[in-house]
Amino acid sequence: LATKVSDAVIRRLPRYFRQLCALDGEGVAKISSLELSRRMGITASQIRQDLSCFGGFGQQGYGYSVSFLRGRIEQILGIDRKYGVVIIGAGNIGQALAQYAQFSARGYEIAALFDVDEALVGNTFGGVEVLHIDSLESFLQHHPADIAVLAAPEGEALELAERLARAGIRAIWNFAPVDIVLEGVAVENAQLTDGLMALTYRLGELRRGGK
Amino acid sequence: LATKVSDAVIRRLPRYFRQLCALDGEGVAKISSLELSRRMGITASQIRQDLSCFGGFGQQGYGYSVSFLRGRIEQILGIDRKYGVVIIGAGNIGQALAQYAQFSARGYEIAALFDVDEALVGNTFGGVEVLHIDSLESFLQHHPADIAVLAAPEGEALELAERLARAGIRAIWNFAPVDIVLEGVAVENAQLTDGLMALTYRLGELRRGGK
DNA sequence: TAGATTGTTAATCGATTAACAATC
DNA sequence: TAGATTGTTAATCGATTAACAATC
Repeated sequence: LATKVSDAVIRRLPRYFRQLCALDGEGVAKISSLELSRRMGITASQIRQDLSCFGGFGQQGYGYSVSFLRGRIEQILGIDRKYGVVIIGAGNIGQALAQYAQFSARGYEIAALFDVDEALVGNTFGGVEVLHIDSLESFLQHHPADIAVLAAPEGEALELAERLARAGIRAIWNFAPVDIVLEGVAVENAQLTDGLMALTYRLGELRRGGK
Repeated sequence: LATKVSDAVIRRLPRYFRQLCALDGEGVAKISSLELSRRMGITASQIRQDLSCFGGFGQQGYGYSVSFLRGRIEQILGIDRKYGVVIIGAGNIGQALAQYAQFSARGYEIAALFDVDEALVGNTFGGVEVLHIDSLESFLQHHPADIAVLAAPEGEALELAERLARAGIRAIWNFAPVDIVLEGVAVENAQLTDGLMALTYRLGELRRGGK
């Protein structure tokens, strides 16, 4: 229970959460690991093994209560709370994320966008104002944020990440095509181009008839 | 060499590629697996093991030629070619991707955006026109595309994915929060919310002091 | 040649799957 | 109670790391 949970497990948690939300929406009250395994294309063993990292959420002979399990996974993921978010870089990606309804709906409250470009400063995207990057530190002092979205160009990303860490940010969602490693900071890479490259690789594999 | 390459390896290839591009830009001509391992935080053993899936690209006693290896990984990933891309869903994400310079720069040619919303049809984002989703099949017949970006809302995503597969698309880059599995189609999930949830989990872990 | 570093084989480690006793 | 299904322990499988002979 107290032992370190592997990354592989953590990455399946959001998928479990999505499935349980869908089931909840369908009015399904209980589900067995076997049924869930069929829906998700994961073995029932793995589901039970994964969940047992966090405790016993089921009932032998019955299965899992959908709404109860959904609630527990919500807690485990930490998405039952609200998070203050700042977005660094008000280009295409920054703007799109600021306007992405899914986030504000889910308790991510975007406090501000930041950019170096004076032409962008003062503009508003999805109701969020663009501030100058120079005001980052003073802003964070007055409005502490939990998460920083790093949507700056490659060249500036590393330095900005270090600035964010110094300003007290402990979670960075990184969209820049640069690997960021910072002591005591959780970094989640959302490198779009990397995913796209993996896709073209597998497309090539399909075309060559491998697999 | 001919054996199936594991997903773990494929996901590291874009990182190798990025590093080698950076080294190339710095004017570095050769690198050993040991030096590269230090830069990337990966063991030298793993680098050699990974690369040997595709052939012997190095020279014993010398190391790897940066530009040669960069070129080979480019080929392996299949990013030395051009790809025709259609974007399904012209909301925030679809618009942002259409305008994302990184893609057009890298040989991804976005042919069109598609949406159901009549108000969006006819608009242009990053020089790409929004067409009505009804014209998807006829458009693809006249302008065959390699990759479809699925940036549609949750409810419609699955059906649209099936439509794309029927229209001959063999690679889907999925931004919708739905797991898509289609026979003979490479699907790369770019589910933003999943990544964000993994981040909040690890932030919580940090705060609880679990490292 | 001697030194360095690869490509590859073997050893270790961790994650997934299978099996089953516990129990609702 | 009998049937079902969990939580967990053991077995298998795959991926990472270590070691080293091959060789530039």
